[in-house]
Amino acid sequence: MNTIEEKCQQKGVRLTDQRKTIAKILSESKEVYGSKDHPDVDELHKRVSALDDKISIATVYRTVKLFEEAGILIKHDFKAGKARYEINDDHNHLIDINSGEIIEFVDKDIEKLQNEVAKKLGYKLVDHKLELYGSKIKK
Amino acid sequence: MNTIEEKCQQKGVRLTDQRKTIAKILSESKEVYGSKDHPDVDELHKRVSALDDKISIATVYRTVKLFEEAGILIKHDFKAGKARYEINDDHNHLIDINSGEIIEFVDKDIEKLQNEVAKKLGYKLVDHKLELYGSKIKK
DNA sequence: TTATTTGCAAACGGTTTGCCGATTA
DNA sequence: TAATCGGCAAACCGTTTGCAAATAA
Repeated sequence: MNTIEEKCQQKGVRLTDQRKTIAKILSESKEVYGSKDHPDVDELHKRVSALDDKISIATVYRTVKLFEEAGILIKHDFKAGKARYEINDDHNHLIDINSGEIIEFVDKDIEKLQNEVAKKLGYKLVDHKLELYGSKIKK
Repeated sequence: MNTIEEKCQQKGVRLTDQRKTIAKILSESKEVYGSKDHPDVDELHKRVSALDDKISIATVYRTVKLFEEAGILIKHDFKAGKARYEINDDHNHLIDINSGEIIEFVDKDIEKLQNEVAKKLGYKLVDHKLELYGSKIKK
């Protein structure tokens, strides 16, 4: 398991204080806020500012884009407007259409079918995005 | 098979000349441009202007949003930036990461699994979005 | 030292909106 | 006629960028 900082070094991304701080916030994200956490840039800036209030939002934008290009983060445009980020670890999302809550899940069977479909169409699957939208079943 | 105009009447959407023109362009979209057509607002405005050059882009924005709320159109944010629209008829997309070409497909097995996953998580599936990204296999 | 990075504020680009005359039902 | 709509231009909002000072390697 390598940290964001380690990945940066592998990719030759310069490690500045600001980037280290942002990396730290991102790494802690799930532990502190749970697996339903998909912060937008504004929210990240707020969290980062608690550690270092000199970091500008422009830097957060630049860093988040950099990390995305390095494959460290994935960007979501769940409903467009504001992009939201999380550490890249390949799973899907079920979005509660009433509360907006986001549940993460993985399903090997669906993945297998996705590969088959792509192949059938003459393509090699490189990436995928699956979002389910649903409402809670009350018991 | 009911037309966009019919759907508007069902939903109580007032049928103005501008909306009729835009509806016409949207209906013809697939026949004229093929199933890979997912025009953005700018492109729609261009096409619409050929029939009536008095229609402003603000009207296209308003109409497209109206049609989306009425369930007539679906909005895609494939890579964010510009939203793209097409008539709502439930299928998925495979996007060629090299050319940007969009292939539409349906897969009943995947859909079945999606329903099961949602149910397992305690949700009733209301909507879904599946995008595959791939590169062409050369033979 | 030298290429990169940052903070700031201004620019950008897609989208929305206030106003008011025009149009639909 | 009354409610709604459309055109125009200005506002909006998330994001990007040019510049000069600061910093990593």
